[in-house]
Amino acid sequence: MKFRVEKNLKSEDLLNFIDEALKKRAFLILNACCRVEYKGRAVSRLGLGERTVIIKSDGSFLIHQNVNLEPVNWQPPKTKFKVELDNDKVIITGSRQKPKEKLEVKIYTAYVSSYHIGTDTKSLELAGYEQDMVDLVYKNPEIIENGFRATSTEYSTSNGFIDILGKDKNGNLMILEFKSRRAGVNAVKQLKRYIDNFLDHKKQVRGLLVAPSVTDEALELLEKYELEFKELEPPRELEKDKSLTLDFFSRNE
Amino acid sequence: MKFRVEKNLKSEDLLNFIDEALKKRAFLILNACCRVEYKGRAVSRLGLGERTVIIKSDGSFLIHQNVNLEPVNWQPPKTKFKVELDNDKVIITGSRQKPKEKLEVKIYTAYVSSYHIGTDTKSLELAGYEQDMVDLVYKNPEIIENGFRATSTEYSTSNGFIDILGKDKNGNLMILEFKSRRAGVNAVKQLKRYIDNFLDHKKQVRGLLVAPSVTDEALELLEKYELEFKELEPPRELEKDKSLTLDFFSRNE
DNA sequence: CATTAGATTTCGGCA
DNA sequence: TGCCGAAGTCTAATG
Repeated sequence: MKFRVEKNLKSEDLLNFIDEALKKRAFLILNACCRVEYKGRAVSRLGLGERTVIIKSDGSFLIHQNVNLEPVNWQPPKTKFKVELDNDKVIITGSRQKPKEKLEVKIYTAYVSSYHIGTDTKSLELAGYEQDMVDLVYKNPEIIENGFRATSTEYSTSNGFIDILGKDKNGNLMILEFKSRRAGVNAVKQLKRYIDNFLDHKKQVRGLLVAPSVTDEALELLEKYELEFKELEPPRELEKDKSLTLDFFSRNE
Repeated sequence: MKFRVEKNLKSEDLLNFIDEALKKRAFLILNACCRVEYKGRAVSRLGLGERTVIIKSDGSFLIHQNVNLEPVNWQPPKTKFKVELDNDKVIITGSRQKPKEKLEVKIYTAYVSSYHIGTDTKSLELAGYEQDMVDLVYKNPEIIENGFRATSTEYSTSNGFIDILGKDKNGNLMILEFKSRRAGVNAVKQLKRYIDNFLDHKKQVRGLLVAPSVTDEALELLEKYELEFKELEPPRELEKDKSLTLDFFSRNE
């Protein structure tokens, strides 16, 4: 993860810092004394106080006070930002069309300014469990194919973590990407990015998408990239969930 | 504002850092590679990835990915925390009773760790709510139509509370239902339920949906039920602007 | 303390 | 793109 952290930036430096973060589409966090104004779906004003300002890489804009789960002011993804200096104070303006709205933060003092660029390819699994499939295959590699051996899990690359890295019976490197539900083109693209990390590998590298099913588009892309698909249902977790839940509840009593 | 920032803390130091922040009831922010598990109202799992973990002074617990306004996992205020070392990895567990739930973050690498203790006494001033519309009409009934008089607000029925009950210039009972945004079919259905409470009324009962706009489906339903629509924008002024008294109090920040 | 309605709801799915 | 419905909704107000 790349990051930069600065303390007590002066206005001009803060302006440049924020500009840099926005340009890099980083995840920006400011601890600052500020005023906030919002106009759009409603109108609101927040007087001087110390808050945490966050701008995400997708243009989400959040201002958090010290209390409450919800941000006191915010703007959804795809917000467009403008940063400027006004009377030696940095003003961040987030604008959106449809609905037309604007969120303005006037920064009086910035205590901690930081941004980072992180990789996070995993999405939340509420029902199906990718991890269970990975565990299952890691413990029972023969499920994939005869002679397959899993060598490592969560292998780190610049494009994220490879679920399982292994070798087939001929010693060829195998990269396995798991999906607990019907896999789409995104899953194939992800797998392709992992493969690209091993382009200079001596031996052949096989990419394998493991999922209960794939969309037609994904299948086409797999063929184009010369990647493979292995059908595998996620293990039925009902029993396990029940025991885990019971365990959790009984533990705290 | 008091704060402390550390980069690339080792597990043991991270553990102490978090402990310190919790003890001081500070606002804690971690940029870390982690796994997340939640059990309670639902069950969820989030594989390895780089995220931003936040613990507020009131015990709010948020885990943000690089995208989306909403946290991917969270726990409301008053969450109780436990921090421990497991296999050289820091695990933060946030627990709550009622509902019984638990959020667990396993930290593999902490890039930036920071906490701060800030002062923020101001609360949000907000305008543009449904209530503002109701207040406006109650004080200025002529907005609705010539001769309209508002007789009561929050009139209780078996189907809920009627926003405004009044009479038109001919003495017909009028039921007003307010929406601060574009009204849909649900708003019309609700108005219809209120009307049904007065089916045995001697005089004619007029149902009026008051909103900035309506969907086409809602308009159709209004016609079907023989109800009316009155276009009205919610007032977009803060109390501060309207009231001299409030202005006086808020002047000394 | 339980219930309820409103929200700058957000978010995903589907037409 | 727009509308509908769900959400671990959250939050403030009210009985």
